[in-house]
Amino acid sequence: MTATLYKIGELAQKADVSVETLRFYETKNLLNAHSRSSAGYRLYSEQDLHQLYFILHAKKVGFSLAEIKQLLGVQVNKQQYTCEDVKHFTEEKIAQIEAKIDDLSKIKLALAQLNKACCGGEESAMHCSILHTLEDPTLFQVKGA
Amino acid sequence: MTATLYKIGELAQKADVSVETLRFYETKNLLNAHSRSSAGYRLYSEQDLHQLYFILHAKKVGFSLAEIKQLLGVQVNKQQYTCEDVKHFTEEKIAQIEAKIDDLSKIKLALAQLNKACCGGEESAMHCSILHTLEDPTLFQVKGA
DNA sequence: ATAAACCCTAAAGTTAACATTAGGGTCAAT
DNA sequence: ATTGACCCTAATGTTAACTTTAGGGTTTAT
Ligand SMILES: [Zn+2]
Ligand SMILES: [Zn+2]
Ligand SMILES: [Zn+2]
Ligand SMILES: [Zn+2]
Repeated sequence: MTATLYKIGELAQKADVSVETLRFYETKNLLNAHSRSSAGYRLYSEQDLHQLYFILHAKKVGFSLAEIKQLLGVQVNKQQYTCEDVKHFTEEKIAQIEAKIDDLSKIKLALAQLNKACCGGEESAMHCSILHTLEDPTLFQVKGA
Repeated sequence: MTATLYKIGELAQKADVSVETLRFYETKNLLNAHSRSSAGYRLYSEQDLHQLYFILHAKKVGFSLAEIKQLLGVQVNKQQYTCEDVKHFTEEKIAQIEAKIDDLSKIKLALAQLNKACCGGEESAMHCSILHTLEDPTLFQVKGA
């Protein structure tokens, strides 16, 4: 069976990004088209689509394009790395992810506590505990305060 | 007792931000000095300090400056808003954070599975299972699709 | 065969949240 | 009275991740 190839507009629609974004990713060497048509049109493979999903997803969880490039690009220079290197790299990334989850969980907890204390009623927010708490210097202890 | 007023450098140090940040917040109408000295120096009041804390706290829990400006608007004329308004705002933020945590967990799982399959040895990564797996398009099916 | 829809490159513009630079007053102390 | 720390404005620079613009080929359908 012949592999299906998508033109840039088709890929863009499938992944819900703009064609400009796709061309931009190419300049950043994040996603190269599988091939080009005789007219020079970019032709993307199914695998390219999956790689695009990975990029978008990693982005969504807070990885920068530079980090994603690292994540994706290890296999390009296989000879220069050992399994030890590779494993170490993924372990670092996992640790980073855990740290991010931690941060977000704390923020979520803080917001949830604020939210819980608010009556949510239809009267004026004059007494709103969220607003009061946010201006309290002691609650969240900003670094050097 | 006379109210204490801080010069911009003092306020900056108290809240651990740069003076440039404070002047920047002024241009964004997020934090205006209580008054100016005869020489034109910004003079901040204790209440200004509280508002700065408010800004920094909100920022720390993931609000953008634009969102904070909205929140400040609410805080400044609390009479015009209800607790319901405020609660909605934080509930939306909490939902956003939860979605991010969810996505991060998925990526972490994917990476952990890769990591587990790598031997971690000192030889070239030519045979590395992580790299081989990275080439597998099905792995990238992290997102929808 | 022509118009709409789609593709190309290169370059400049945009947004957020500041930081830096340039050129110059102000204030406390030596 | 001069140094050094601190303040001012206005303008420009920074980084990330795109978007827009300009000018011009290609495909497809009528
Ligand atoms: Zn209430
Ligand atoms: Zn409330
Ligand atoms: Zn190995
Ligand atoms: Zn390996």
